[in-house]
Amino acid sequence: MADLESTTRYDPADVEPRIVKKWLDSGVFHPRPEGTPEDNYSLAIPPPNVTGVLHMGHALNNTIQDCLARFHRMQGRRTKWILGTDHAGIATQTQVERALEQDGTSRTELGRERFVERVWEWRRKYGGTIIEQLKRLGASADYDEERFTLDDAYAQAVLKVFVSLYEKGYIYRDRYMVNWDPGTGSAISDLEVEPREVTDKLYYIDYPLASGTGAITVATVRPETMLADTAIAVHPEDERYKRLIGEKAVLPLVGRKLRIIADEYVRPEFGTGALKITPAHDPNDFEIGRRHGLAQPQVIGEDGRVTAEAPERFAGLTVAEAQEGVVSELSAQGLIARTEPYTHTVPFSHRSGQRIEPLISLQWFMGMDELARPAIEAVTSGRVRFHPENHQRVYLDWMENIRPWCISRQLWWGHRLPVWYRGPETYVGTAPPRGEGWTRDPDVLDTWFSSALWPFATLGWPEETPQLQAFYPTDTLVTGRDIIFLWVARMIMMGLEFTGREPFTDVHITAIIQAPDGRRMSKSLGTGIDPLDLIEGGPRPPVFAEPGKPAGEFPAYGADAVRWGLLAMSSGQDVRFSEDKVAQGQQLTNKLWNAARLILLGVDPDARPAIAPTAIEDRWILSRLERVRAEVAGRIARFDFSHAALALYDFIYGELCDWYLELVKPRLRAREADLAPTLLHVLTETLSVAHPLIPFETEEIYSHIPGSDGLLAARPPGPSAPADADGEASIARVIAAVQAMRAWRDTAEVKPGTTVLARLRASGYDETVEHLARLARLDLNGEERDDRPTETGAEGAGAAGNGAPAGIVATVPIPGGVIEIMAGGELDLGAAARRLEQRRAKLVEEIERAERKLANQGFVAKAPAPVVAAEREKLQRLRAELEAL
RNA sequence: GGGCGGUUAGCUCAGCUGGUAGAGCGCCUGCCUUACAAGCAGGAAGUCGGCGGUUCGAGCCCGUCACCGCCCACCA
Repeated sequence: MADLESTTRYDPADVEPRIVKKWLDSGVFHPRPEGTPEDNYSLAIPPPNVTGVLHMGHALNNTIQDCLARFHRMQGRRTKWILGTDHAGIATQTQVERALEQDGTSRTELGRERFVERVWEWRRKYGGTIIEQLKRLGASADYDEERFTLDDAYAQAVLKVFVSLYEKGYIYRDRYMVNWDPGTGSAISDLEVEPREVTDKLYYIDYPLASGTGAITVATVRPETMLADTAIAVHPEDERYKRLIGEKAVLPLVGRKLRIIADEYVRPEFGTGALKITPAHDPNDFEIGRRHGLAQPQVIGEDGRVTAEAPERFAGLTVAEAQEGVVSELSAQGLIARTEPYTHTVPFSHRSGQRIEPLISLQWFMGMDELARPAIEAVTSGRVRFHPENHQRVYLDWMENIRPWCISRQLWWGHRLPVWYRGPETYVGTAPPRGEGWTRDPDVLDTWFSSALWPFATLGWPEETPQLQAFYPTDTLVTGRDIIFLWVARMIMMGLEFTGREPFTDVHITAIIQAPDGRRMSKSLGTGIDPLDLIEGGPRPPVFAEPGKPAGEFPAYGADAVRWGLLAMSSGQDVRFSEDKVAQGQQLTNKLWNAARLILLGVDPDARPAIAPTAIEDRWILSRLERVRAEVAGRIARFDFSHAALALYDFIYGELCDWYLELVKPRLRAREADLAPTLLHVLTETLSVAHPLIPFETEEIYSHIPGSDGLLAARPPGPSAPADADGEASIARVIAAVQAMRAWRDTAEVKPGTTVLARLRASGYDETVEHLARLARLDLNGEERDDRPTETGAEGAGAAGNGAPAGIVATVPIPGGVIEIMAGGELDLGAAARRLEQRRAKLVEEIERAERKLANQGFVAKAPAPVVAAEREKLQRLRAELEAL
């Protein structure tokens, strides 16, 4: 435990590692698999890539999940946060291949078996990094049951799902147009391509008509694909070409006769209105080709080179070389009518960054229509809710237009398809087929196929494990909007298909944290931060430097500060990273630390927390505590974490420290025994409210509370005090009065140390005069007080002011009346007078505004009565105050 | 080409069902007041992106335009 006496600053580096250990040793994060999913609370982490490292997105996402987990755990619910990592097929394989390259070897040199073994080694070496980082962040996940998407049990679940969907006919093998990524040498799904804007050259090429009566001109950005053309299409209503429909053109360089066909897809206004059709190398042409029963000659192979189906002189060339050759031959023959630059969006591989080569390939697909239907219903019925809810529409739009999913990947790292071939036979099963001569399909499944089973496969499905029974379905999913389709949608579909239940009820889509300059946070752009550098101190990238200053290093803010800062900044859907917020979080932790020191070093060690108010300020803080407790709980329930963080901050600073602790200081110094229980109760419950957001420090302080035992992380909220409107109003009054007096003192240039002779002429301060005098440094003693209730406090006080003795040099308005400042001491009367004049001018201005408003017939007639009444009352009050001055 | 979000103080962001604009940081002034100087007290600072409309009254509702960001999309 930290020594409170000497530690005047909260030191996360001392506290946090110790507290992590305490939590892990205690087993609080590892619930017994008992009870029902309805009573329990569970959530599944979006599994990070096994070899990944924590980035800012993870930090925010996991802080939010932890906040939820801790909140519900502290409500007494058995809470399980399912933890694990994803094998991340392409990402991991690429990483290991790069390392092999360094060693002067390669995947193909090693062969499949040895390569996969190397990846496992890699995983053993680096797979623990991100898990350790999560601990460092304070994530209260179930580390005792860490899962991996390639665990044996998990793999069995994947195979079972595959076989089941195959048997239902949803999974099938087909030759179909796919997104071929020449970079990874694999097909990838539609969701793994990203469109980029590219300026290509648009070639206008003449195809001579077979009749010899001229030519038809087509436009293309990829002339090399013409070698695989099988038709020319025009719009059926296009007057220019109508007469040519059914005729033939001659494919230059190849000599093949191409039918001129009519298809509504063609846009007459684009290019020449005539479109060359290459079914094997363009997704649209593929569809058109199918409609018209065209052949699909393939001139570009999976190796990115021209195939033998092209004229011999092109075979073996790369795509770029082929393009060059085709263009030069065409221009030699005078067949290129013209060219023009053309900017359009083109698919690139999200992984390798290479331009996608659309081609026809024999792959495994999954038909999604049947699975999508119930998944749509799950959301439209409200059984699964998105927060913020506008994401629901995006989800539904995608689901309603869902297309087949290409699930096979030409990789080695992943779940190998449970498919075997023998001649024309195909066998699909969770166990290998009997008999000789079977060869297994070399492909593996898209990583997202296994991720889709995450919420239930991690709990032991298909076995009816106690974990599954206790924690599935989960409650909340917290993730980014970039994987709503890739992951969220597929989990809902798979969950419904295989468990009959939605895998979660609430989906919280977190904000995306951008670099301070508005760009995406990314390591390669230099716009990313390692959250650990923020927690423990580390290099500050230049983008995060203050303008004109060297970047230097981040101070060691500590995990709590980083957590609080991330929560506080994550209000909108895109938020710029603000180091200030983290610094604010650090200030909060420091403030709370010192408040705890003040309290704990000031109370009797035998005292115990209890609701036992003896003074008005006790009633006030107890009432305010209940408010913040409800506020924070409500915000968390609505996934509004930034306001939860700010509400906590406002309470600790604006109420607990600035006022309550200042109000009770004299009693604390006097070691008033009656004070301690309430003080300890307030501190303990403040820790309790704060714990889901800033768990480390609150846990540490809790261990110093007299009589505390066990962990704060597992402690249900303590007793509540009833709301106390009178107490709140009374202290609110004295706060306003103190602030008014301080402001007056400052502008009247009263020296901070001096006590000012004054007279209180206001009602409502019976219980707080002492506070008022002390905090505003007033000497009210020896003066008779006029705190008789009057019709309206201000008017009464104003009237009293009229007959005031000559010694009054200023009148400071406060709620319920005024404070009269008496001559004497070291008052600078000139400054006081200036202050008075300022106030008077302000009052006149405000009175005019109110008068104007009330003179407006429209306002008086049409505005709601209470609004008008309030305005009248305000006018009266202002006039009275002016008069008093 | 569709759709979503944003534009509020120098910076990053709040502003609930429309009723005289808020926070943190920064800035200015004053304080080493025995919890905290990484602190405390006080203060200055905004034509709420532009234009039009509805309303007694608009940061908030409607229309329109302008930028910025994101998502979806098979137009050669």
